[in-house]
Amino acid sequence: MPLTRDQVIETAFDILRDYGLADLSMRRLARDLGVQPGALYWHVKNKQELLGVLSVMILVPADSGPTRSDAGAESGAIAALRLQSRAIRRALLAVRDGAEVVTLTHALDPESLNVLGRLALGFEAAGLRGHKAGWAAKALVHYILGSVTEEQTRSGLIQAGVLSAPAERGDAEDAFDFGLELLLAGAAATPNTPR
Amino acid sequence: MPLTRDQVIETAFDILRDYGLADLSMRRLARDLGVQPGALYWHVKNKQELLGVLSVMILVPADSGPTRSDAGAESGAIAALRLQSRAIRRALLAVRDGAEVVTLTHALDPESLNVLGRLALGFEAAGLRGHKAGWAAKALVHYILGSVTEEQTRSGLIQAGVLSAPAERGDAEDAFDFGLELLLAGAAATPNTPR
DNA sequence: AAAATTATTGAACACTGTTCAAGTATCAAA
DNA sequence: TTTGATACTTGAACAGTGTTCAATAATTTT
Repeated sequence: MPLTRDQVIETAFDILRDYGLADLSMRRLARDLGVQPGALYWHVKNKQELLGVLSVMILVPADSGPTRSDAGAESGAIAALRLQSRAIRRALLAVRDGAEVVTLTHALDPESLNVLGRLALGFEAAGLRGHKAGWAAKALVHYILGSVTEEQTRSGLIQAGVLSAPAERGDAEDAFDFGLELLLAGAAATPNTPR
Repeated sequence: MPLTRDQVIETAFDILRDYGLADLSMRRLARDLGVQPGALYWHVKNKQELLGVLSVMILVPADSGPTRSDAGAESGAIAALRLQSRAIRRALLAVRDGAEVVTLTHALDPESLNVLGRLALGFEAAGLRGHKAGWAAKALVHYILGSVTEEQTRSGLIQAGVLSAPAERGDAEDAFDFGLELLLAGAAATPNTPR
């Protein structure tokens, strides 16, 4: 039976999860599928599109976030943002180079990951009006992606033997949570001047 | 006269500033210097080292930051951090793909850019003790680099014709400043519990 | 002038993403 | 069942990438 788009995507995801972005070349992908590289381009526009699909898959575990109906007390909104952010971090960490892949996709097409839009809703629920909710969401996304990218790059370098001293366990999480609190505290403290 | 390390670096910087990271290949660099690619490797260990040097150069205009002697009132410390952050953004924006290059270098060797260390001093001056100053500095760096990378990627895509709608002028700066205030307000609001 | 050091060449290695004419299967209508 | 169209795959090439290294040239030191 012929190759399937789903097979291409599934196999690409497996390579990424287990071996990382550096190993996810179109040739390696074709080899794993027992096929010539050119065949992939019938099922997928190009590598960027493939990475876009993988980005969505990576974020699926964090993809049951707050909707507009969750607009309750502001403190609840902040708490929801905190949980959402941690869920996103966990989802990124579950796939090797997950943060880098999502960052790549986000850079070329920020709209395609609806995580951002949802975070903006969260900040609106927290009382930020106008552009401010969107700006806050962007800030949070930059922080999360930067943070987790560094975390994953670090462990990648350690495993590759170029770096030692794997930092204390849980330290990365503490650092992440602290930065997250900074942002959320800032949002909570921002005066809700309308418009 | 023979090629000089400084010539290599200078020419690399020119290509980066004027044409961007995609055009800064070792072959293009060699061509511009009227030399074979292999010759570069006598003056420079590899491309990564070159990018490291360029990163430092990019950040030079923002490199006269606060020293420990600036520890005054906390509000002054926050103000200094605000100025520093804006100076870093300006320095990054002055070179095409500046943020991306610095991010690359920062990922593989965070210590090599002393911008980070200085920001941590700033947060200490603002009253954050223990790990917290360092964590706050890391959060700020991730925010700045993510923000400016997006800004530069966006204008790169627009110039390449793949994207239109150049966003309103000054909008990017407003967004940046807002996220910055979020972080700084969070730091100012964080209780200075010792240790 | 001879020896030693410094610097460059030219060619190759092992890759990368992407395109495309040509060929082979697979399925639908006659 | 044969013809015709559509769906897919191959094989080869294009145009690059960073990096290495023996041989060679240029320069400086003895």
